[in-house]
Amino acid sequence: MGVKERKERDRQEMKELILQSAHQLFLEKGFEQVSIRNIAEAIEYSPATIYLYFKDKNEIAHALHQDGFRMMIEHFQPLAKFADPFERLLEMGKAYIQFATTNAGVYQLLFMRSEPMEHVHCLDEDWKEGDSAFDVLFQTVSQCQSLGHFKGMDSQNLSMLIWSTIHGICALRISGHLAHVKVARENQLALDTVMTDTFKAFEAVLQRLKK
Amino acid sequence: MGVKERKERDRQEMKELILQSAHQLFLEKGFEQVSIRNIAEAIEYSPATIYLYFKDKNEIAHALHQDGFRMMIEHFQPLAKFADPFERLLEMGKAYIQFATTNAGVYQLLFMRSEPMEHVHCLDEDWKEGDSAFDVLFQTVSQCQSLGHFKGMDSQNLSMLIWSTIHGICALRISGHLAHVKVARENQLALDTVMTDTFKAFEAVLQRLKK
DNA sequence: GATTAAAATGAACACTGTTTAGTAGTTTTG
DNA sequence: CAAAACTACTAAACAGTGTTCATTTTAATC
Repeated sequence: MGVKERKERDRQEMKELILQSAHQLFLEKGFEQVSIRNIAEAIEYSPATIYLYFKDKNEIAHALHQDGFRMMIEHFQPLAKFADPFERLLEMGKAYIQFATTNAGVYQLLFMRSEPMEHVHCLDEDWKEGDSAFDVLFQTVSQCQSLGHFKGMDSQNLSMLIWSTIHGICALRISGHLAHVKVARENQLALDTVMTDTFKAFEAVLQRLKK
Repeated sequence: MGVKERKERDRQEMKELILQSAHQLFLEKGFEQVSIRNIAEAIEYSPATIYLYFKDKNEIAHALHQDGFRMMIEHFQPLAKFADPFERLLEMGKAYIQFATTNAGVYQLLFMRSEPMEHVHCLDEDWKEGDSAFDVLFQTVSQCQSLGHFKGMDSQNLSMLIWSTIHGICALRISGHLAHVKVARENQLALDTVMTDTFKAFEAVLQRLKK
């Protein structure tokens, strides 16, 4: 009586098929620019069929979140080789920016799409992987603190701030808003200097704050 | 024969009326959630009428950019009282975050809406005010450098980096993505400490980089 | 008042996300 | 095996979107 099992398997395969097509289309055109009908056409099914497997377009996005976070975590894997947490933190910044700019579609899906205000309940399920990704940063920051750095700061707040900072650089780049400011068009920041520049930028301010 | 003049005046008034209604609606519901029909209804005209005054929805957005930037510049006005450029820079950060969070609709319109890729030509016209706003930051940064700080850094790159950093904090807050990370929900960063915390955060990293 | 020009619109087009009613096909049951 | 039950699927529709266009209403000129 393996019928039920096979049906369940078929169902999962169909879900996977939809997600694969959606993923590819999102990469090509961006989330908002891809319609349910586009996805349906790609898999050669009726649009209504998709709603038998996903509640709405949002649920597709959330399903792909997991993929996106897995991609990021994987992209951060090589950083493990940096034994010094400080060096690792610096390299994480670079890696983050590199990932965001070369996978703009994924990055937008993860962090630049304004959620419909109603769906703030989807936290624990969809952001498991997200929390894992955040943990990679958090662990590194904590390790830095164990070595006596970032004294007197809350590790979690600090991690959030670092994330926000790097996100800002990525978000402005991806959304193309840097291109508007005349200055930005002429001064393209190079990836390999942006992190160090960022840190350097606050040098004088910091010295001031210490007093 | 002041007829032509009056007609031109009426035309400008109509444009203003549309922009006012659009502005208010955008504040209430956000750019994407407001339709041309909504705007038309608000001013009690047919939707088609709006297209006699604006080429498309994008043109309305761009017209409102100017307003938004003016609001920002005005919001930064009180900062002039800080004679010390460093102190001013710090206060600018706070003021920026405060503006973005209390005028989320405006801020989204200005910096968080991904432009249709075709319209990158609208640079010089619509971003005059934007460049002015950026200049406020740039001037302050330059003044800091005149006092001998931020040595050896390009003023423009530096200004862009500072902007990106603060934008990141605002963008994640507004888009609600901070709410996803478990940590963020429990640790709400207070506005009056976020700037100093940000600067402090890089302290240890900086000391490392100096060597 | 008739003519001409401008301003406003109703209705349509081609989309969008989503729902529903109904049709095939498969499985289970009598 | 035939009937009932269940499944997978879809055509069609709904309500909405940005946008266009032929047509009508309004205003200015002669």
